[in-house]
Amino acid sequence: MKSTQSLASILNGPPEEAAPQLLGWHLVSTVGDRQVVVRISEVEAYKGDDDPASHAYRGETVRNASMFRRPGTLYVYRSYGIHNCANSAAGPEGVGWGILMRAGEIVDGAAVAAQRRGRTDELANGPGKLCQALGIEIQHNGTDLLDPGSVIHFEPGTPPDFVMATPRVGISKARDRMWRFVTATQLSG
DNA sequence: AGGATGATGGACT
DNA sequence: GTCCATCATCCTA
Repeated sequence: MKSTQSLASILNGPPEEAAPQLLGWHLVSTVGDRQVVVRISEVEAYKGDDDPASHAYRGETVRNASMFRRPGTLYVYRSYGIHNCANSAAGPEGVGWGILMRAGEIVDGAAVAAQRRGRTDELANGPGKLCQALGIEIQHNGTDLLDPGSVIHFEPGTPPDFVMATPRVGISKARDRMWRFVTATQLSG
């Protein structure tokens, strides 16, 4: 797979085009000096003011500000008061575009992930579970995912065999957009 | 296997 | 007060 620099140019594009190209990349966490690596297997695109389902639909707020920062900026938000969900900002700085990372396959650090999750299965097959496995908290909001020195960052991984597009999950608006992208292994898993 | 539900807090009308 | 970019558990089969 290509370099982090090439990912930077991918993420500079519109999220519905960048999101499928994020599949297969590794998301590396060294939170708490314990490494967990996940291969991204499910993502969703959210396109700011074009997209009623997006947190950025009504413009920039304190909460969603990270979506308006440079592409590759981590946007973490609390979901249903319980879970955290992680996005990468996409598009040029100033547009509220982003890519929600919904699921991944554990590549390294399964024991740490299992400890954080409190179980040995279903470690990262959902947005809340992914964040819990990687130790991603609200305090990590704004992290530069393209900086190899960040506690949470992207690294080249293994490209997916193929990619399937489906409607997005857990939203009530703009359900017609085929902006959820999953890999082959995610379908069978 | 699959549907219903409670937990729980912030953002928004 | 209502709506969530969710998840684990508790049902019915």
